[in-house]
Amino acid sequence: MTLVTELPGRFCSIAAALEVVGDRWSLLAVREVSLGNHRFNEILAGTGAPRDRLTARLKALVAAGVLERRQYSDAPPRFDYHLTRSGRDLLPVLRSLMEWGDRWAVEQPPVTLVHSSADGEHALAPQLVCRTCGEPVREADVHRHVNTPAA
Amino acid sequence: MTLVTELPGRFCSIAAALEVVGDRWSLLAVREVSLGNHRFNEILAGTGAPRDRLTARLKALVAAGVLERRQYSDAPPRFDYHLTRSGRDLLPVLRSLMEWGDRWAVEQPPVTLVHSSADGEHALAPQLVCRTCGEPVREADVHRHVNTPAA
DNA sequence: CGGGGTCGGTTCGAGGAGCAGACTGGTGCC
DNA sequence: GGCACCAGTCTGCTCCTCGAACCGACCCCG
Repeated sequence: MTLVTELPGRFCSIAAALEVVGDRWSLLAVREVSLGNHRFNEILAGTGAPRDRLTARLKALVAAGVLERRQYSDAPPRFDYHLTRSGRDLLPVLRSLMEWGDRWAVEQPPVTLVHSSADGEHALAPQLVCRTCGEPVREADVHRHVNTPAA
Repeated sequence: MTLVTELPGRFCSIAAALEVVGDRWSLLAVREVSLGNHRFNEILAGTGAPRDRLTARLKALVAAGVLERRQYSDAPPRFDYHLTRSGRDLLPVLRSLMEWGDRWAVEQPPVTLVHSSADGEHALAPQLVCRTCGEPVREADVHRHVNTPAA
């Protein structure tokens, strides 16, 4: 894990997160794996990254514990990539990015998310609520509290 | 707006979003502005970016409609930066990144979010629900539907 | 008036990262 | 033997990024 205190700028877990997944290809690689494309060439085609860049990013993501590299063939030795718990926890990040991109970066959403609930299938209409009080979260009601460490 | 069809890899609004805010400093700049640091030197100090990089990113973010550059002084001419609607819509992305970073990229969360609701103040415990059916969203219940454009 | 500081950048040279594409080595298939 | 597949590695080039110096317009202070 990167020592966050060594990062430039504000001490902040957003910066720490971006240190892991903040480059051009990492999140796209995670997206591909989450879509079921586990093999190198599949991820390569899905992201469009240069081969050596993808190699480097996958290596870094494995080192960071976001992906897991599994051997799926003995001869020749072949490996594929799977999400770890940490990698699955990135899905909300991908979803919020997709939501923003749908609204602000493309003309028409290329993919819509469908929610299968007891009510049947319908478009996913994501809304953030607070588990503690049950109310929808409004930006204005959220405040930051800085934890000054004992050090 | 970038023509997403020109991007390498899968046609996807995550990639389109990353084209706008997917570089090393953009999201940190948006974070700083959202924290009330509107001036160049404040953003510079908060992010730790090199000056010329910050200049370039701010210019790109203004061009992309994420930030707005306002003149706050005539003589000498001075400008500061504010979030547009699009920029404010990035706050959920920042929040999800922070949440992930808190759990997976730092040892101890440097900042906690506090939710002020009718129940009083408590730690924000964000949970995604579907506005349509009212149920909490589980990963397994979300599916992708690809919109094949008429073209 | 001169000197120093603030602000929001721009310019510079060096170095590293990113790129496309060719290449590799191990294997299976015919 | 000949070819294709897979998962990378290597190569040579470009371009981006960096820290630091510089800039011009303005302010305040004496």
